[in-house]
Amino acid sequence: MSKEKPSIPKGTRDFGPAVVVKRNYIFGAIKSTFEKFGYLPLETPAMEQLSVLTGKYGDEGDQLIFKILNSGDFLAKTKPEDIEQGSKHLTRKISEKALRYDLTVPFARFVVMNRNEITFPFKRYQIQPVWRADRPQKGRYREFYQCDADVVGTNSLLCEAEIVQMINEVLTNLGLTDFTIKINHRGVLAGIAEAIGEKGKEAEICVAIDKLDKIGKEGVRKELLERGIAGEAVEMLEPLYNLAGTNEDILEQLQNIIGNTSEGQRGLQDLHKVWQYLAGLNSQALTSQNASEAPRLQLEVTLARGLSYYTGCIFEVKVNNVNVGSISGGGRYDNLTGMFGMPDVSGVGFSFGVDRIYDVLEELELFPSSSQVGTKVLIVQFDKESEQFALPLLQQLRDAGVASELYPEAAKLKKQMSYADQKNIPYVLLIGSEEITSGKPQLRNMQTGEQQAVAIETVIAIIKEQEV
RNA sequence: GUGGUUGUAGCUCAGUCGGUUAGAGCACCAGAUUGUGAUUCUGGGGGUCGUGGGUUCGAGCCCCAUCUUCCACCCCA
Repeated sequence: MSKEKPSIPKGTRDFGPAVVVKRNYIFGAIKSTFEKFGYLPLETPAMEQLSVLTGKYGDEGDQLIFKILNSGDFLAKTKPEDIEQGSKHLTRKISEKALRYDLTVPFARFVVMNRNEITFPFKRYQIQPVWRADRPQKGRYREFYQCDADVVGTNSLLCEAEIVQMINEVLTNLGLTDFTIKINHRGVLAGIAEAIGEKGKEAEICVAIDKLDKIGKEGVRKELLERGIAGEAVEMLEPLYNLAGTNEDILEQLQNIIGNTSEGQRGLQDLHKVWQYLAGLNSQALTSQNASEAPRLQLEVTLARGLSYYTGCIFEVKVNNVNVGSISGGGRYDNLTGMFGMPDVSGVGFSFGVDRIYDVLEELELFPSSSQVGTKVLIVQFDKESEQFALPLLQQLRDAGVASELYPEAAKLKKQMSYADQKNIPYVLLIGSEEITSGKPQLRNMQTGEQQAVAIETVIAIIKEQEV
């Protein structure tokens, strides 16, 4: 036996029973909405071929992929020269598999591999852990769950509208009342870049203006210049920071700025279409539901999500007045399956971050008590005879659907009662010699301390009544 | 990957200038109470001070390395 202290890898967590119960509550809310919108579950392996994952998330993303060392003699395929060529080259020689980095790429891989069996449009949801070799900090872990819903095989912007609807429904069902669904479009960003004469530099521009609410106008200006954007171009961006009014107003103002660029035009048309669909759906996201009386859906020109594969609409969800990062995000990607040799399949999807939603619900105290599950009755035994007497009662309780347990040994009463107390079991059933004689066990309410001798049928009735 | 931060009992944390035997609260165990938890009282167990080196007559405290925690970048759920 080793006497070293056990530990778990950095950025990973154990989930105790109370936490798992609450997490399952969130998963349940998400699943039921996904299924209501016609999405069906999919699961893929924790590990993928490394070649499936590399190159999909940009250079920085590649660095964050957890690689799996080849089993057996992982040096078998290497030569001394391979080491000299550096770690990037060597990685391919000693690692062929890796842990999945997100759920979207494995989904694309699945679609390509099963293209002949799938009927399009194909809608799936997937709730599984993903792994990133990131440096952990608040709300960021190396192993965390994503809850993705994607649809591939259609360009219809109805999908985008339904994503807004699903986000609104899930978060509302979880009890959140004040959150903002930010939407933007890659075309709008490209159009902006073109309109200010820096066509093709939208990546640099995006990274900078995405930080507007974090580092302010001056910070963005500085960063843009550092990233090689011309001075007059930076000035031409100024009006964008001050876009005001309703979403419709902003769309109109944008039309004036970028309407004559082809990409900008595409973006604006898409956004208009999304709004039309939502209006048709009577979407609550368009009406004033938040404390600020602003609609939940907000066109946010400065929203620029990093992932390199988004091409159309992009989303991000922020809970107002709670200090966590975004709890959901997504967008349209036109050519994800193209990387696997299957061109012209457009997809759109988004993801909930369960760990962050958990933190939000915890902070706002929104977990309902009904999300607490557990034993309702503990039968306390005194000796072999009372254990024997308890067995059929235990089964009767369970047959009636009452979560119940019999303390498995005739420990001291104090010990058995403490057990019930600490497991928050609301009722205890005591079975001693008197109760065996009368046939009526003592039912003790652990909250009030009241106790009465009743028949087992009455016990069941009392507990059932409490559940309502 | 860059810069900083943290680690002392199961948990939350004290610990003076480097000086004798490292403390508290909570938790745990036992008793007060032989058929009753949570409350009260009494007693008890529990520590290689993250780990490995170094400086020193002497290190929980100073130095180096490493792991861990949290934070800011980069990026992201």
